[in-house]
Amino acid sequence: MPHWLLKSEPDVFGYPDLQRVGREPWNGVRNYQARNHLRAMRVGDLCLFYHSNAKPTGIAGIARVSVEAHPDNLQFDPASPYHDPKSPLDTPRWSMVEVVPVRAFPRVLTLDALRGLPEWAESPLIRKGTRLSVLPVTDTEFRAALAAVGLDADTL
DNA sequence: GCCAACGTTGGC
DNA sequence: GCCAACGTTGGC
Repeated sequence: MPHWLLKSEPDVFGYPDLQRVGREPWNGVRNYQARNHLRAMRVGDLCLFYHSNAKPTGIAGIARVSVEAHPDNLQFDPASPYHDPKSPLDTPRWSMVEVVPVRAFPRVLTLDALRGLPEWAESPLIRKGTRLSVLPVTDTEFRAALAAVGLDADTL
């Protein structure tokens, strides 16, 4: 099963917010590569929930895809900052999925700690300048991240 | 708040 | 199709 990493700014919407609301439309993604990842997601796929622009930055929990890609509602909303007037009505440009919370990490697995995991050495997340907000995570990376905070991927 | 890295836009 | 200008992301 593929895994993913979703970035979010906790000041806007953090993992505790996902736990509070129970499910969340992952809309507002306006980058083609990230959108293509959203479209590749399947129901049940597990996602690492990453806090960016935070203190500390890092993985705060696990989410699961509950609804697969469908048109992002905000692209047609003129009042939204994510409005895209160029998106064709019949072939919407932007997609969103829905995610639900699975498990909070017992502590945030910081970016620094991730850099220290050999399994994560090749991840784009570690590479300087990668701004992708939705990115694939290998099974090895996923398991290593969970193990680093004492969670077992097989008992979620 | 700074700024490097990167994606997008638009003139030509 | 090139590429400079611009806007955004995100770590620090």
